[in-house]
Amino acid sequence: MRDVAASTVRRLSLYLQFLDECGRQGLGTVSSGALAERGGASPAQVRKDLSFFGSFGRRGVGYSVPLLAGRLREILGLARRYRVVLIGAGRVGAALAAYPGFRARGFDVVAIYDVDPARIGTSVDGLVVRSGASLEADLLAEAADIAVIATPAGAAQGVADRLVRAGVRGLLNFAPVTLAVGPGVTVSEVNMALELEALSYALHHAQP
Amino acid sequence: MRDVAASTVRRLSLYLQFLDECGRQGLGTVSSGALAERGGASPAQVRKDLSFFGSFGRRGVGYSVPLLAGRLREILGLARRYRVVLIGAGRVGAALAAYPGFRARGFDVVAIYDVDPARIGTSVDGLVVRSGASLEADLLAEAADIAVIATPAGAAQGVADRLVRAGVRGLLNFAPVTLAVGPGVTVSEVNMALELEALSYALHHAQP
DNA sequence: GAGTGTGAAATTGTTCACAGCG
DNA sequence: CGCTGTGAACAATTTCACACTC
Repeated sequence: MRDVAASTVRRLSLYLQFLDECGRQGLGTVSSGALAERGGASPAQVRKDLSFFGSFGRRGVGYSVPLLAGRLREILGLARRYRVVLIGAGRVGAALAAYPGFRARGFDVVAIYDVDPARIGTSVDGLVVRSGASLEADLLAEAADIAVIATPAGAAQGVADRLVRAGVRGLLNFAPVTLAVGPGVTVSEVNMALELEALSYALHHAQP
Repeated sequence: MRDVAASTVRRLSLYLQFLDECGRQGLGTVSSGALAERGGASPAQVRKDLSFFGSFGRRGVGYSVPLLAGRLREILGLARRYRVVLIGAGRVGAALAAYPGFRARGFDVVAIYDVDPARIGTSVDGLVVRSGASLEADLLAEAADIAVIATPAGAAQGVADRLVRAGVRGLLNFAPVTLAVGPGVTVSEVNMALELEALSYALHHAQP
């Protein structure tokens, strides 16, 4: 399968969020126009995004909500569960450990790590904080699919390197640095400073 | 000034993050190549991004770290402080209230709101949680530049509408829905589900 | 008729290559 | 001589328009 633009994958996720909502409301079908409104796209773009993976709609009618939702889950790789390790048990790490959205979406947080002796051994949302030193050994015993990095900026790249070397292929980075990883590894960056500065830029350049 | 791509603004923020680091390390100048590595771009793109706003570099030498950092701050609208209100004092809201990065970057959280009577009146990181009902009156008395939305998905759009009507022009949305707002209002979306699903997609489609 | 599927056109964003300056 | 600044080539993405199907 040819590779798809990151922006397309983003929109597929948005379509799925909307479809789940439609499903809860009992709607049987949706049109590309309805999906477009929610996915921040044009109807044509919705159709193009979907047609890339096949023909799921019925002309004159639209898309079956449960059918398309199922197909999108499959495309997005959500038909399975993922093992997630959390690196950093500070403010951000603790908040993430308590976040119910992970489990709800198929991502199981199986361990949480820190290097601060004051935190190691304490319990965070039902998980005992482990020492960062045992990371490699633990991953060797039981592999993880994804690591969430919630360390200070200075430690993030080093941790990322260790994780990749230990076989983790997906990183979700909350540290305010851009991680460099080799091929075959995917990084999603959640950089709040960036989002704030995008707002700042927009407000600053808006006509008053 | 012509309008700049969102991706360009993103990169400008990354350049600034890197420049601040260089400044702390006492470096006097950086080349477009060094900036590129950090901003996830090519040297040519760095130069193009910057040249859009003027000529800040010296040929044969590079860019002065403090000079370029100052200019980027100005371009990004970071030469002032912003008043921020936080909507939702649940898990995410509380974590955000405690996040020191806001203040450090010029964003002052001046109020936090919730609709749950059990939370109203309690203190979150030095701020007393106010009733959502008083939002409009409060904003009339003292305007805010930016609102951070950390409500459940179902409440987010309604809150956004009220905020925009009350004059807020920048929204940072943590609720897992895409907000629709009129022109003149900017929204930054932090949608963790999207990031997770981007990882899921990448892992699912990686060649094993 | 309503709404999908899709090549072709338009637009947008990125890379190249080199002139020009310190 | 190294590195910036920039128009021109290139690539990717989005929009358009319309045939086609239910």
